[in-house]
Amino acid sequence: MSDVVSLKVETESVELRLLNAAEAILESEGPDSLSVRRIAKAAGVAPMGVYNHFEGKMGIIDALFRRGFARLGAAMSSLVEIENPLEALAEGGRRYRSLGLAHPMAYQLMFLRPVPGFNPSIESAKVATAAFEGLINAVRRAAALDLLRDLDAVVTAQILWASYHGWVALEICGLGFVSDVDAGAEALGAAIWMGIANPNLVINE
Amino acid sequence: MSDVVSLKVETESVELRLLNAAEAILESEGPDSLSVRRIAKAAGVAPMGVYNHFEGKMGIIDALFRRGFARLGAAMSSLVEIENPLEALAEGGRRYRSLGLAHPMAYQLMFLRPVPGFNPSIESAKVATAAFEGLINAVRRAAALDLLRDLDAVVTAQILWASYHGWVALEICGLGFVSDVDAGAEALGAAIWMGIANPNLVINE
DNA sequence: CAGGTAAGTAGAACACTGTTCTATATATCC
DNA sequence: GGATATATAGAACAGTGTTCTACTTACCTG
Repeated sequence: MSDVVSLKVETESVELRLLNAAEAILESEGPDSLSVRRIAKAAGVAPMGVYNHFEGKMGIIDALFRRGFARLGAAMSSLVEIENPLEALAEGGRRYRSLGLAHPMAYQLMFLRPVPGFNPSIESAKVATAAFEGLINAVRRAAALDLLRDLDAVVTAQILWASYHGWVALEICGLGFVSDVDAGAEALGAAIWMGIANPNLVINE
Repeated sequence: MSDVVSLKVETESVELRLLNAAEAILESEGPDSLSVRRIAKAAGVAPMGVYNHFEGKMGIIDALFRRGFARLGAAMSSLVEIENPLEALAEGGRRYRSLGLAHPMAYQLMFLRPVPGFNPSIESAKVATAAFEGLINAVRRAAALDLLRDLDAVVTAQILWASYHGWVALEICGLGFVSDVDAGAEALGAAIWMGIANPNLVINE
């Protein structure tokens, strides 16, 4: 039987080819270029392939959405390897921003609603929420050492996320009026840290 | 000559009808429903009217974009009527959020990318930037009284904006994991204030 | 006033879009 | 082998933004 090559492997390859083609188009040309025919042509199949494997355009967008959040989740979950909780939090912010800047188109797809009619599936929404577990965990570690203001860890994590998200989104869209965005991002990080840190710790500084 | 009704007035009315129709559709059905034919039909004219008066779909989207920022600009510029600079800054954040929540679809059009191919015109980008003059002014007032950390006023204003923008955008898109978003927004405001305030002032509290 | 020009108007045509339909091919099972 | 399910390519369909066409209206000039 070793001479028989199952075409099921090839079937999986079509799905992967479509998804990789879509990702390449997204990264190089932006979400506006993600048409069914464009993706299918780049993958070397007929447009119906998108329907056979992803149930349509929204299905393949959903898969790209999940890829983006999986990437973010990996960056956040590895914060646990950083022993110092303060450093882990600061690194969380830095990683969030650098990921966004490294993948601006994926960032838009994840957060800025660029594809009309697209709503994440329930599965994808779970992946998206899970992506922040690492950050929430880092917040909890810092809180356990009394390093933070007396706020719910989930609220603190969302404040961190919202602030960086806002900054990165403005940055990616070219909005804003500061001249040095890198220095601005540092200042934002410092301000947020001042805002969530245990006031007694700040006083002792 | 008072009996002669110039049809130029009627011409302006077509443009206004189109724009008002577009705004109504945006607010009630969202940006995905802003098709040229949909807008024209709602305004009672042929689709070519969008091209005659706005040079096409992107032109009328541009006009909606400007309306949104004009509304925001008015809310920010009236902060000058609030004598206490601290109260003005806090009110700026509250107004930003309440405007976003009152006009979620306009907010998306202004800050997310819901319309494929749309980029603000140079004129609109100016209106957008000018919308924050009131906020920057309020920051400058507080800084002049030594109430803020030693940061450039423009950077401080963008930190404020980015933080609230991030929070409101997540809120509007239904993203996030806190259960009480109102309390979360208050906590965000408090954290940001701690982050931008003059440390000596915070110590004295 | 008549003629010329510019701009607005409605409706039709065009290329592109997401989706569905049709016919065929392939894989699997009995 | 036949039956069934699924994948495949290509075509058809309705909706999209845009352009084209023909006509109308407003304005200006001689």
